[in-house]
Amino acid sequence: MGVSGVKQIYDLGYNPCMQTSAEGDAQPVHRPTSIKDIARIANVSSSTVSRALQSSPLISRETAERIQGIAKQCGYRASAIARGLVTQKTKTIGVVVTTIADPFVSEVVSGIEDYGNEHGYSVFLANSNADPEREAKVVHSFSERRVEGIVVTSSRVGALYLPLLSEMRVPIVLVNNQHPGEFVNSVLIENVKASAEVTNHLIQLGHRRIAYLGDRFGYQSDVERFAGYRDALGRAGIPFLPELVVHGDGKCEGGMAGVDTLIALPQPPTAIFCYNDMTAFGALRQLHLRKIKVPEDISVVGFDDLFIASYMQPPLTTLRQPCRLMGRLAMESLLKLISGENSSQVINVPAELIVRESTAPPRAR
Amino acid sequence: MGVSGVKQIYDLGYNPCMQTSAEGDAQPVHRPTSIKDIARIANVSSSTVSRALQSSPLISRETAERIQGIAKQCGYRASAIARGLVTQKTKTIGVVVTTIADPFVSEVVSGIEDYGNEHGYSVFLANSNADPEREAKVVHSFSERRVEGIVVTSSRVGALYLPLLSEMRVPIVLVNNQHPGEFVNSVLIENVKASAEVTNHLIQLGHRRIAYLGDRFGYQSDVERFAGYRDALGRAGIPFLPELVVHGDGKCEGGMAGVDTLIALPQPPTAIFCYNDMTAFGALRQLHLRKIKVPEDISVVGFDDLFIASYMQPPLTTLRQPCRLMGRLAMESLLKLISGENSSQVINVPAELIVRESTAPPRAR
DNA sequence: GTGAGTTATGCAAACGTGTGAGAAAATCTC
DNA sequence: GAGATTTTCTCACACGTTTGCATAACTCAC
Repeated sequence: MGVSGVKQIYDLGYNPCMQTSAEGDAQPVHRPTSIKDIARIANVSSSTVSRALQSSPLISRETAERIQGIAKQCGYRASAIARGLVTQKTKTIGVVVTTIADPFVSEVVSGIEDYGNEHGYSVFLANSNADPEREAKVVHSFSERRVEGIVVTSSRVGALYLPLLSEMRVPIVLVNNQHPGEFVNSVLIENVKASAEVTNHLIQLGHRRIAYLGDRFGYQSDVERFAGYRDALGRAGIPFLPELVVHGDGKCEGGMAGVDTLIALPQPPTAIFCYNDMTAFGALRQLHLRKIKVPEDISVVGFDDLFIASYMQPPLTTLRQPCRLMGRLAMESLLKLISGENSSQVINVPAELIVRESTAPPRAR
Repeated sequence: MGVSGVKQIYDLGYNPCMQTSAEGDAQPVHRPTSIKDIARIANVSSSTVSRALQSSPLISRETAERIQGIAKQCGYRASAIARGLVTQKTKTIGVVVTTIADPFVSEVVSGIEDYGNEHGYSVFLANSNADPEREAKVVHSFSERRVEGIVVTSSRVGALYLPLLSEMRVPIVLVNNQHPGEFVNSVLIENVKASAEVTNHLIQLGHRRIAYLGDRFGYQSDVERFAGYRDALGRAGIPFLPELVVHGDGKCEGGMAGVDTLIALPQPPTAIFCYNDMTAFGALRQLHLRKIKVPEDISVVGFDDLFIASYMQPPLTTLRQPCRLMGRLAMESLLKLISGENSSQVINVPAELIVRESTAPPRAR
């Protein structure tokens, strides 16, 4: 066969069906079958139908089954809208992310959606594109839709959520919040511990001139990762050299630029600890362009363990964030809050050091 | 400063406020302020409030402004639920994806959400994990939530949507549908043309033994990309050799395995056209492990142009799919269908050949 | 001052579901 | 067979909006 074979063409468009309504006039809107329709068919009241579909013990088994049969035959779908209005429970939550196109974020969201789905919750997704104004707008929209809770990942405007609490009275869980200040309901990676661990890894390999290639200045996880780096240096008795700290942008481009700054130093570092994998990818690329060999000439480590890290050349030594798990934990915490458990908590998730081939002892002088 | 500094602790938990209701009994549920509340405060009827908030011309400017002021002061948020019930418009759409953790998918979703957001639509996101049963369940849930439309990306169960149309009467747009058969409302990458183009690129470089490392057998885009490859070979008068075609899984692992099969051939290929970038990443890795140099010994091309493709070693020659744009186009098409334009259409999006450093003329024999 | 026309507001009925209270029917108890 | 109890179903209201229609207030011409 091939592409030139005969193709089936299905029309999945919405052809508004022009039904003639009871009043005899053309009725362009299509109403899905409601609980009243089946009530009429089954010759019972609508409340009986409602209860039958919930298999309420108040209804005899046979009528319940009869009604369920009719409902199925009519392709009846209960309106979650109407139900939400009366029960005041929408079974929806909102997820606001900087951008879903970020691999770290999409993994987290995947975990959130999975766990939510298992518990009957649907998720609204919205990108803020790191724009505080849009973030506010998005949360406003969630609020109107009466979501029962909100998860925010990597927000840079965490403080925004303070006034929102009193307005909305909706539980909020933050994942890797980037705003200084610690919120009670959040899932956080153990940045300090993890970056101390990876710095120690480099120290044990024999490195003394270890650079830190950070994110934009002031973001919380950057601050924490830097703190861990500096702690580890201090503990090992290695002097901290400010010139070995440069700031990128959390993306490949920042990694490339940062590397150029570092290798231009009179005494370049023998190892670079990058804020995240993306930065490390940029660093690896730039080092290759400058004909500097990794790990022979210089060691590089990242942070995140994006799936692609093990396919880089060389495969990247990095700290694994269990993104998916973090998403699940956030959702689990949120559902607890929704169900009324006043279990305000900060969940600290450990990162795991994954040693691959981008780190090695420094070249002997 | 540092991590040991004093931290502010904000409590974002939901502390159900125990208001004493009018009946004098404890009322654990918190009701957000409704239109009636402001009606009472403003000393007007609720319909006036409703109209004032929509800035209807039926209301005098001064009362409208007065009411709007009160509403803002009360932190009033109109219930989209109640509005949806009466207007029969929810301003929501559903997006079902195999998994949001796939970089291609998340880019598409990003485009969908952007365009939707610009037009006041919120998006429900659901992973199907390529499980037809779950996909059906998810669509059922969307149906109950009365979404106005659905976008499905990379579905492998496209045929499932046929019966759904008649049940739900909701417009559906498919992006890169993987099921054979062409749907009227879909956004498709021009697979045949693009893969012929990249095959020609390899042929022009002088390659004659060009391998195709595909996805699982039978997926639509695999079929089409293979067709383009074969067409190009035929047009150039190069005999098609079945042994140069192997199937992977669309992921890195499949690329690694596929490469091993190909290089074990008595006459290995001098170039490999991979079904997608992920497959190509796996291929690059495996070739490196086998000490085969790219592009000197063998050329490799991918398909997708994931952001990371340009950071691979060597940077990958590939076909760029404008994922984000495709998402926007899908959403645009969907909104047209929702608004009643019976513009059933197939949108074909061209892929762009991006030549980087993983392709070169074959080594002279 | 009366009627017509305009403007601003209120009334009430929907939308589709859930649910407490009550009514009818069936069953049991003595 | 009358009352008590249990089972099964219906009535009616609520949820928070929107919106057609009625109505009240005001303006204006005569």
